[in-house]
Amino acid sequence: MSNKKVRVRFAPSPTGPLHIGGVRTALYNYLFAKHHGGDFLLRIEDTDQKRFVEGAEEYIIESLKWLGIEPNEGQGYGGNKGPYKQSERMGMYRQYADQLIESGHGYYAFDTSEELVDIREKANKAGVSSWKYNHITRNSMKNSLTLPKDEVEKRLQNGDPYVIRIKLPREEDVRVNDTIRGWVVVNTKQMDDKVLVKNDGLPTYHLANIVDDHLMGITHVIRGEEWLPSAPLHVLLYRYLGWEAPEFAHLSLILKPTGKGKLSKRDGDKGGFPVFPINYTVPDSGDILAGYREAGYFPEAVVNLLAFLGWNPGTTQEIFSLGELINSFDLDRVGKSGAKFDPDKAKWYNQQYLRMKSNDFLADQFAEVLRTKGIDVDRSTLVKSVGLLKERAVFVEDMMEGLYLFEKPTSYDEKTVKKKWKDQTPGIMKDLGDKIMDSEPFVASNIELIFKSYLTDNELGMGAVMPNLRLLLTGKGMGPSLFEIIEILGKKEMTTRIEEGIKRITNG
RNA sequence: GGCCCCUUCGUCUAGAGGUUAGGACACCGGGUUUUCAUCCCGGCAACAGGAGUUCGAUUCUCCUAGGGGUCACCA
Repeated sequence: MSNKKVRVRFAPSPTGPLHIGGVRTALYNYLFAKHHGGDFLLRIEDTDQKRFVEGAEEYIIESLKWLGIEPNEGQGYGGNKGPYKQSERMGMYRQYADQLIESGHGYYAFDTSEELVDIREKANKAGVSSWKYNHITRNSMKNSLTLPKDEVEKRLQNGDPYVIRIKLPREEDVRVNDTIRGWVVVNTKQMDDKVLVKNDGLPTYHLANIVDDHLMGITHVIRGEEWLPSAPLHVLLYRYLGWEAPEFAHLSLILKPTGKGKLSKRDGDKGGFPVFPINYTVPDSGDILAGYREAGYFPEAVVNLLAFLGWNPGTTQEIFSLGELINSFDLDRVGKSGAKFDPDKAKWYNQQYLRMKSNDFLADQFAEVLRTKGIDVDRSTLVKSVGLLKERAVFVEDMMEGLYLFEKPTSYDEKTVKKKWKDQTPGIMKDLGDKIMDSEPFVASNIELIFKSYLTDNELGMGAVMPNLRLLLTGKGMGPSLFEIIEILGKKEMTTRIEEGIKRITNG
């Protein structure tokens, strides 16, 4: 590693929503950059206009923003190495392709897509599984290596469509030093003469990414494993262009929770967990792909769980703030093998973060949820309630279970009624209610005292009284401390609920 | 199929020649609790297989198997 300032990039193509594998790649880039005091840039790779999807770029930026892993340079963030969108850099690539042709490392090819499809089909029928445009086959194709020079000139001048391909050596081991995997060696005889410039004059990913990374001063390329097979090609491109290559680190993929294969968007609805950072509305169908944000996850939890999918600090600490991650993260503790996504662990992370949140913060969030259901609760009640409810929730929305703190029960748990409700219960409840009314101050600890002395005085057991009182007050057979609930409800509400409840249960 | 990558409990992983192979999630017990949840305590459970190298391999090498990725004028 040189002493140059670290500069890494996240370079998604705006073809749709960013899936969490991509988010993790962005996160690792971000953490690596921050850990080394470097730059994290965002570059949009939209050289293929056919695949452009409206809104995808905005989606990417909003996702990173929500997660708090924003670039400090790049598309939407400014910087002096722009533009950061490849479609706005179109004039910058051709000269390098020309340079390659001049140095003998590239050539024009006039074969049409149809011809190539055709030849591949024929090869397939003949038993060749993957036909390559390579050092052997290029000799029988229409290109500037086989065609007479004046013919090539003529075609070029006529404006005949052509592509520019890289000319690979016949047989040469290309070595890629991957930071995570070590040396990866591929022989050029296994590779093909990839297209660098398409017939529409635009560069392919291979050319554009090398040129951009070089021009933008990228020092480390941290990307998904799906790029590993083409890494040797990129190494060659740097060499032929006379540039120093950045260091490469290929991240293993995130796999499906069950079964095999990499995580795809369909796994989400099957497994009941989001695969995307935030909701995404598919432009054509209007379908919504679920996101972590809308599912109720905290961004810190998502960052934390994603960081641990392939990386670990070597200690037993599992809860890391973003700052702690920046501090601890480095590529040498990133694993080589693919990790199956574990929805249970994801929930666990959220639960951990929910517990750490202040009641004040949770009250804000919960108020939001309540508002969407048309419920308005005063602040102090809300804060108290949240303190009571948070221990039993994974998501803020789970606290809706405690709706009875704000609204009278609409029904009474049948199982509890059947099991606990006896003929003498109404009398006991009324009596008990009256006693509790005398509690001064009207707080949980005091209510508990009175409640217990009532039991002793009347020689009653907890099990015979408590569930019934809970039933009257909340309609449920279980829940958090009843004394706390009573405190929150207040005297008046408690009394009316006891009265109404007795009526409804006895008549129902 | 060719090429490349990977392989420790069900899952995420620690381990970098000698460990009772550790932690977390999940699961199962026990305790606390009016109850549920929390919490505490405990349990279950792994080095894919085979050859080497070595006094000794989870750890190093090779092979096999399995898994994954990639083979476009897409990224």
